[in-house]
Amino acid sequence: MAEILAVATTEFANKGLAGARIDEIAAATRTSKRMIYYYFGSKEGLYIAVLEDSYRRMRSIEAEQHLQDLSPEAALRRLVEFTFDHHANNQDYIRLVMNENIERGAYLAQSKTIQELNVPAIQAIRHLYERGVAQGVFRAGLDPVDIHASISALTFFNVSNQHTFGLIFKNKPQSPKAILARRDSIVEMVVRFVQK
Amino acid sequence: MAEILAVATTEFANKGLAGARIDEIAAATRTSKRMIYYYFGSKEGLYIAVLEDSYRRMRSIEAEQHLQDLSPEAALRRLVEFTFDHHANNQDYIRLVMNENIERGAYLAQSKTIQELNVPAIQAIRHLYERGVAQGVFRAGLDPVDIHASISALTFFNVSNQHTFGLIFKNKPQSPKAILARRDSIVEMVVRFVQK
DNA sequence: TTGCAAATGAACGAACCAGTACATTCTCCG
DNA sequence: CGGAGAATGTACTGGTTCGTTCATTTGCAA
Repeated sequence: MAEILAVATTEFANKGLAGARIDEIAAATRTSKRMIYYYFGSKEGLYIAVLEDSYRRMRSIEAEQHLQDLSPEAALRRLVEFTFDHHANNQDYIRLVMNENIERGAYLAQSKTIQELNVPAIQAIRHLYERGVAQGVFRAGLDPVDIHASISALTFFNVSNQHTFGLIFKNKPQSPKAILARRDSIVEMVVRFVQK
Repeated sequence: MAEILAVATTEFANKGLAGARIDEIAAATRTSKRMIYYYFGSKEGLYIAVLEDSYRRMRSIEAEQHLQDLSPEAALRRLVEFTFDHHANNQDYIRLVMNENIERGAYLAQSKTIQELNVPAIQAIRHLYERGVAQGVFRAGLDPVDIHASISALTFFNVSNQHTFGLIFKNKPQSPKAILARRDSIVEMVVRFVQK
């Protein structure tokens, strides 16, 4: 069953919900199509299971940061860097989210568990931000959700739109150096936004 | 033919390449499926035509700004505001680009004309930025392409990920006030990034 | 061992869907 | 008018794909 989920994750991430093929998923597994329906009921059932599993895995990793020990600015830098790397290293997840937005969030809406997922992320930012304001290094009046949106936007887009955006550079695949430069730039942008 | 393109744009934007149905497009037109194949040859041919048409329309609108008359900072603000609004008002285009990234840019790569599209956008930023540096209001050493990436990321994500990101707020659809606040925040972020 | 539910295999069905065959009509120029 | 090419309507096909049917096996508890 874990094998089915793993294979299905790749398939859905690569082709989307409509493009994915149950037969292909079955073929790449040591089980059969019959089993997929036995466990997941339908293509959509499998898709939702994949979504939930993916979100869960992402959350469990995110939770393990220790930002309290750092100064507000250092903590913010680390948070952005971590988010950037996390997105870059989990492109299947990014593609699933893209696909779910193509579907207008119809399947995510059916999953209660997933919806609470962003809460801890917001809390982490709120803490860090309020510490910064208290220490006088961050300006007051900002909204943690808004900051979270900007961080997500900058790091998510970097992966999600790499193919259309990359065409500006005559098909050169992203060099490691370019990726690091982009990362630094994003960190700088977020830090400058909250600084006094 | 223009009618086919219009209908196909909506269909591809809504369902993606794999999810779109030629029969549905034909049904929503005053012509027939036969005609679609007569003019566009295949489903993919129609898809590429839709992509090119969409990109062309976006470019023609973008070109009509007069940023030279403004101070560098005012010009930058206007550019970001315009991009934000432009994305918010052309959600079909956003969805087509999302879909094309799901397809890893395979179809965009086939279209030479589209690939030069981002050049003018970069040029506009470069001009404005260099003016700002010359006047001493912007810091030196930044990359116009990088700035463009950040502006695109922030404004694109705001539309593209509205469904998954919106779930944080218990299904409240984006209020006009919230949209404006987000817009202001993005402008501020970009301006602060380039300022000394 | 017996019995029952969970698990599995092989093949099939029925709908769906991109693309086509064939015939017909329109348009417009000479 | 005549004719050639463009445009169009109708009905069909062949392959694909989700999901099911029916029969069988495995695991495990009493």
